[in-house]
Amino acid sequence: MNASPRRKELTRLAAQLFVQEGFDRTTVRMLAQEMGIKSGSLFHHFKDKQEILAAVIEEGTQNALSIAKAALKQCEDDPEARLHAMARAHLETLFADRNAHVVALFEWRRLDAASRAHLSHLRDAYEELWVEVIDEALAVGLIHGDRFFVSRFILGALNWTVRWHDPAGPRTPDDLADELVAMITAR
Amino acid sequence: MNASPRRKELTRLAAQLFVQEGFDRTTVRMLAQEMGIKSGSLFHHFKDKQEILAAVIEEGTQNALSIAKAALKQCEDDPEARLHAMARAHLETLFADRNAHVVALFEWRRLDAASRAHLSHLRDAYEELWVEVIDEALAVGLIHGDRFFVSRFILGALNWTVRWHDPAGPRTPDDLADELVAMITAR
DNA sequence: GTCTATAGCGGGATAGAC
DNA sequence: GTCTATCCCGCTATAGAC
Repeated sequence: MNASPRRKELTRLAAQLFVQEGFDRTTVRMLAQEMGIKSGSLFHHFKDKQEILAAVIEEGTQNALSIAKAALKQCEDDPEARLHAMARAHLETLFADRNAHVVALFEWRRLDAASRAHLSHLRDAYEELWVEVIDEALAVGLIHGDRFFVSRFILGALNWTVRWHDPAGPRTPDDLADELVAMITAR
Repeated sequence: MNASPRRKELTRLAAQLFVQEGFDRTTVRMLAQEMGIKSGSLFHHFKDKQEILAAVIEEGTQNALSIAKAALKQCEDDPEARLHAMARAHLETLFADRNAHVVALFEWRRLDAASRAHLSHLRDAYEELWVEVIDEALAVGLIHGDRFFVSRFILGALNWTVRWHDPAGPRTPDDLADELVAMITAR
């Protein structure tokens, strides 16, 4: 895919609007205004509105994947630290780095079939990271349960923070990760 | 508010479409077709599309509230049973009873300010039930952590099941509740 | 309570000049 | 790469007959 710096910048701005308004309610005119151009010019960079969504979701998932991998490199041998690192990395891509990952999670269903097919391997790679970390935690008895249920419950708990957590408030992603890990780890 | 049986029936059908397509992508024409009438006739029952959404969300939350209350009555003195009953009731209103509660959770942001103000007390009453049950579980050491974080994480884990769980599959709401409670309870 | 007909608007997308 | 101008469509909502 095309990845000019200009397109990257436009993608970043689109992500912001998609989070604020939702994909369906974001018009190409709103996007254009935010980008400082007219709506017609938008279609020089993107074939249609769908392609903007696909670009945002690709960016958001790619980003989450590389940040999570970097975080895991810092703690290769401690299952609890790795679980915490994944949770913190996930929350950071939702709140700090911001926006594109939220779109990837909450607007996935708005992708057309072709884009979904193209991006699902990326999403699967990210979820695979999670399952590995959870398997390690299960293996040492840090947590227990079925690997798929546990990973889905944890991801659900984390994803839903978007609906209630205020990133401008006093609590950091690190704090939230602490709370979550404390809730599920055996003691 | 008006609550004729006809309106109730139409509300039920609207909920189904809102879950399948999302509120924004559901047109009044789709709603009308599903209801077996023409789109113009719809506005005899509802003032506008917003009012349909508000009706669905009120119905969904009201329903979740009464089912949860009934479930809690069956087990007044056992904190673990009560936690499990709340989780199961929540999942049942999402999957079995069906649809309107999903809309309440996932389309809340699409409500206009007036409807939000009118319905928030209902939503708060439901969440208050959760906080009570969680407080009881915390008090006896069944789970631990901050009451608000714990309740939000649990609700997040449960709400997100809508995105991955297949209600036609072998697992029941009761099974999912088992898995969730097992994950978070101390042993 | 439902119909037909349609007003009125705002959406996505295109064409061609600069 | 951006502009202006505009097409065409589908959406919400209304009016008035039955």
